Amino acid sequence: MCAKRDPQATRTALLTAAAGEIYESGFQSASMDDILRSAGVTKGALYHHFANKRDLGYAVLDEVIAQGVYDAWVKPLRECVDPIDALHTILSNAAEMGHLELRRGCPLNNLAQEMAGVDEGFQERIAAVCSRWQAEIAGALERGQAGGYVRPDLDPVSISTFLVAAVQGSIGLAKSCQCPETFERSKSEFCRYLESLRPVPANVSVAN
Amino acid sequence: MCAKRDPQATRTALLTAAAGEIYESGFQSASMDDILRSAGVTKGALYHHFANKRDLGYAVLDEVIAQGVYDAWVKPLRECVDPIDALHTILSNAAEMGHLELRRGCPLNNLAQEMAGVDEGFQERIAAVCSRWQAEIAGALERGQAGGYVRPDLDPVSISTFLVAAVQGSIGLAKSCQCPETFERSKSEFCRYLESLRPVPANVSVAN
DNA sequence: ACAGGTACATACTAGTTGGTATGATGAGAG
DNA sequence: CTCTCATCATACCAACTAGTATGTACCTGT
Repeated sequence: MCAKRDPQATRTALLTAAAGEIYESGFQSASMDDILRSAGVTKGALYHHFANKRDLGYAVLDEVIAQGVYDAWVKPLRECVDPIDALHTILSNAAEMGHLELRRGCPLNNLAQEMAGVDEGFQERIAAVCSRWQAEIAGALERGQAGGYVRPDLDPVSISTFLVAAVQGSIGLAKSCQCPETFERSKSEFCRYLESLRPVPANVSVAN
Repeated sequence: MCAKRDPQATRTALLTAAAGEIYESGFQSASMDDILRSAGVTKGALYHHFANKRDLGYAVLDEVIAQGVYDAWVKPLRECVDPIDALHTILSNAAEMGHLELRRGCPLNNLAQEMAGVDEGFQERIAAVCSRWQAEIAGALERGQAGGYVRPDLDPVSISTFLVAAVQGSIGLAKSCQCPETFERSKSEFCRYLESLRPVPANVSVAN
């Protein structure tokens, strides 16, 4: 699978195998032996690179999952002009999860719901990823307000928090029900909510 | 803890102990021995009442968790007049989760995210609870539309799906961040969204 | 009183868990 | 060429896992 003496490749193989096993079974139920088998390395190699299971989990969260969140949810927002358009696009991309992803849900949310209340190290890392995610959305919304793409009377921070919650919830509910229609229904109302964040035309007055 | 020969009390003790352990550690990581110790019964008693760990988990879901969802989220909707008012109230009640609940999140969502993709029996039961929950909200919204409390041009089913997702997501995000402020922010925007479901006054025209 | 089934209690097991102790092998420095 | 350290490989272990085998006490119908 990898060259005989390539510590970085070994580490990467371990990380991806661990990420896969954790995604499949959860952290606590992920078996070190299964990870070893899946990565094709031995126990000595694993415990040379990681002190224990917890550290391996931290590394998966920091280096694999956080990166995935960043690529899928944060990066598209950084250079967008209209944040609401960007959010629509991001949401549609998320909707193209295959059945596998529908079954297993969001790697971050899985780990968060399992470990946030159990282990402080996980909790801090998860909170860091979530708060960065929220902050990026809030920033994009602020820029959108400045550019006239977002209603200026709304609080970007509250919106960003609700958006992250709604996204996690929508994916989680689709996983709970194991049906794509649930996600589609949630998404359609989600989109309607997103549209409500746009500024209203000048000739129309609106309450609240 | 309970009378010597009271099978129903023994079963209940097992169920509540199991629910507690599952809530604390997750299903797969919950130890049968810990449940036994917590319930104050022996292994023989447990395996007399439940065939195996999975069956015990099913019973916890069916009899403890589903009941909790029903009491907290479904029942208040059944006899309400204005469903949006009712949803506001329900949400505020949920906000009064103590720190313990904030740390451990929603029992249903915890189990759902852990087990829905792993075990079909859990998945079916979880889906049943969720779909009933959604159906009750959708029903309340329809009655609200008939009574003029809810905008008639919206789809109650999509709204109910999104609402369940947003609730689960909000609680889950608060658990991820372990801070009440996150839930409050999410809730404030949630409430704003709820208000947008009310019919608009007749003298104002609105796009979309 | 007695039979029989319900409702447990105790002791045990086979398998798995994360983790370790020790040894081997390779690559780079001097 | 050799010394040394990073990088592994193998064998092992104590603790824990869900589950079982077996025995017993109690309650109920007859």
